[in-house]
Amino acid sequence: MFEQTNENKLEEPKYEMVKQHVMQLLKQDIIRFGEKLPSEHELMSQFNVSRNTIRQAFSELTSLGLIYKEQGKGTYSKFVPKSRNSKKIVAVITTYISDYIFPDIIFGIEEVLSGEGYSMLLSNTNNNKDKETQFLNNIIEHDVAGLIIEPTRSALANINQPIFDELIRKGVKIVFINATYDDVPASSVLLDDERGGFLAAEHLIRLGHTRIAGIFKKDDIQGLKRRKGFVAAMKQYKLPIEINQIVEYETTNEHIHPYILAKTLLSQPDRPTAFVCYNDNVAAIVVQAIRDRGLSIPESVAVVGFDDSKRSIDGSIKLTSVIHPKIEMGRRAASFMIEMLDNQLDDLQFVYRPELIIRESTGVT
Amino acid sequence: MFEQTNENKLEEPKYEMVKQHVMQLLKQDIIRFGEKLPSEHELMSQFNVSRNTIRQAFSELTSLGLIYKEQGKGTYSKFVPKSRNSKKIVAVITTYISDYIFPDIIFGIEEVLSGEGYSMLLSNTNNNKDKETQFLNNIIEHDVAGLIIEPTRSALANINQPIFDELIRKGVKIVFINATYDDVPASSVLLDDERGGFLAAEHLIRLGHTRIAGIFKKDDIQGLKRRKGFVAAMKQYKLPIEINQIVEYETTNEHIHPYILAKTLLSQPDRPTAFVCYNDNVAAIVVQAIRDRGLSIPESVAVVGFDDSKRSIDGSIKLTSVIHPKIEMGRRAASFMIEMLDNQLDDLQFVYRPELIIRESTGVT
DNA sequence: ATAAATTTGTGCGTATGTATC
DNA sequence: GGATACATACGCACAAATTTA
Repeated sequence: MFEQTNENKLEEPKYEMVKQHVMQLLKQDIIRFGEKLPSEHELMSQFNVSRNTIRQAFSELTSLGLIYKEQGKGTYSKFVPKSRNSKKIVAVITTYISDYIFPDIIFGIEEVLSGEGYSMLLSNTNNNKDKETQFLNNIIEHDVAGLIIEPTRSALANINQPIFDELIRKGVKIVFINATYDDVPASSVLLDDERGGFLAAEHLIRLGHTRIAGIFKKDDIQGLKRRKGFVAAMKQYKLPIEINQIVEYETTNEHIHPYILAKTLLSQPDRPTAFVCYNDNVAAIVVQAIRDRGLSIPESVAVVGFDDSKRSIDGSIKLTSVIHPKIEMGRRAASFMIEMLDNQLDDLQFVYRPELIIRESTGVT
Repeated sequence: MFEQTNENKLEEPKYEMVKQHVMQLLKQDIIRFGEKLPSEHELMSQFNVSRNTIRQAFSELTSLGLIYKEQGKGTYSKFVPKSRNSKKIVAVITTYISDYIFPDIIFGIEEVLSGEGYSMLLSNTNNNKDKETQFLNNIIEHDVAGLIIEPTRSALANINQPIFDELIRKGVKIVFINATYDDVPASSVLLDDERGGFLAAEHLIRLGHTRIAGIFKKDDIQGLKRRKGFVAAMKQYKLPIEINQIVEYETTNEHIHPYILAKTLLSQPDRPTAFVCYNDNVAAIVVQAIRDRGLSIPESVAVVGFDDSKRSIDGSIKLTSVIHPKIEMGRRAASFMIEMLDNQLDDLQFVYRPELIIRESTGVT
């Protein structure tokens, strides 16, 4: 007799009930690894169902890998190696790996991750959005727990949004560093780039400079914000901003462009007496352009870099620069990741307040 | 009636026959992705078995992920994403990540790996064998395709041999860089450290030095070999080796030890007029010790480093150094890995022949 | 738009085979 | 050998979703 009408079981089939019951027993450690489950017969009478029903429940539990059966002996709880460990990978993608501030950032990340038993799946985009796409697609296959990512050319449209959506849907935690994609909800660890740009400009203004040029990167958010801070400082100190004092470049032809821009600015009749640069790389290029023009630093032209990278103290002249927290930012991004994974959080935010370090390139020797 | 006696079916149950039959249909593309399978009823009459038997076959095929069923519609062949991609990870472990020659090595590795669609699982040991153990254990869980590893403190006993055995048993390809563990059969990409040590010493001998000190690392094979090359040069040029001219340190207290060793050597009555150093880091420390002693470089004391790292040109004096192929070595190690994975090879070897680059620290300005 | 047919889903009962203790 | 437990197999009934007439 089929008693579907009898009780108010709107949804759950009987074998599902049995299955859930057994899963509870396993979950609550009432039946531990290797211990025997009740026999099919026992469960038949306990639940007052047919043997087939029990068998269907067991069958599904078997293919889930929770139990195994031995003919003639019984059915047993299976040893599952501690909470699938293969998820203990955090993917990390940055613009570069071996250059500039990135070894430090990665060092900070690795330190925290490996301390927590996680491994780091690392790649770099080299400012190429296709490489970003490729890596993001890769990690979808790889069952990672989290992703720490520095968006590539973040001021452009985020072509990878669908991939981020899928990652989020899969429960992969995401932490942005240096910049964010606005259309992706995630945690972030940022530097206050706007304030950095402001500090750089303000420093030069206070030194008495009035014709200050800015060279910024156009295709990422950091560039836009540093530019914005630069403009804010000019306004606050009531300095006019001639339109041609601010120039921008994109990452195609990265090494050529800022040099040409600097050269052009320097050949104007009212040439700038100071440069605020997007980063130390650009600053080094500007330094070269100034020297190639036969001008001295800092006497004729002052230069401020950004990021306080090794490059700012490597060259023949030590660069005044805005301090980027590098290792500390890496550590914090990784700590955020751990916290998100442990406590199922999704929206942690931190913004570092930058400071300026003053060196030879703005006149302090 | 149960007709087990009827035919000579010694092993295979009926549902298994049905299952195999359907798997054939799928394998031979007779039923393609998304196409409908025969209904349970059709198969019942075709195989002359009960519906439950068909259902059991289908049930197993479902949990294998080969088919899916839709109530009221039918059973369909499922699209399986081509050949599980999750193995496309190569683990990489080096002494450091963000320092010294390692960003370059890692850059070279990443370049090749990502070009081949592989991702890089990266960690560093920081000269700590326990960290090596931890990482190796980690990657066993992570189903990686290969491992590129710089052995840590390779002159000591390889406590991780059992883990390497397990990795090899699992088919994980291994490439050693910079040094090998003799008890682990694998490919390797090395530098001829012995020749490097020889070149360094020979250079100083040809400059006329006769009292040449060597400071080497004791706990890794590179150190032993560089020392050996140093000794070989002394012998070839028939210079006596006073026992106290060669000193060794271990990586505990890495930054303190070589300094003290150098100071001690410099306070001898017949102090050395030249140093061959294990690497550029040690060389930089020796430079400091010489200066702290009030001696000039290269006039009073000459110094040769090893690895041609950034440090050799960063400091106040540019170091003569033995060239390490860094990026190139990284690329080759990764290429070996790809080749091993593609062609199932296991024993590729390459040894770079080092050259010396001469700079200020041995008298050329 | 409805009814009928088809197909899978859930469930019961029964019988026999085979491995373990 | 006997009891127990899982494995295989058949038959039947009704439910639910989908397609078709």
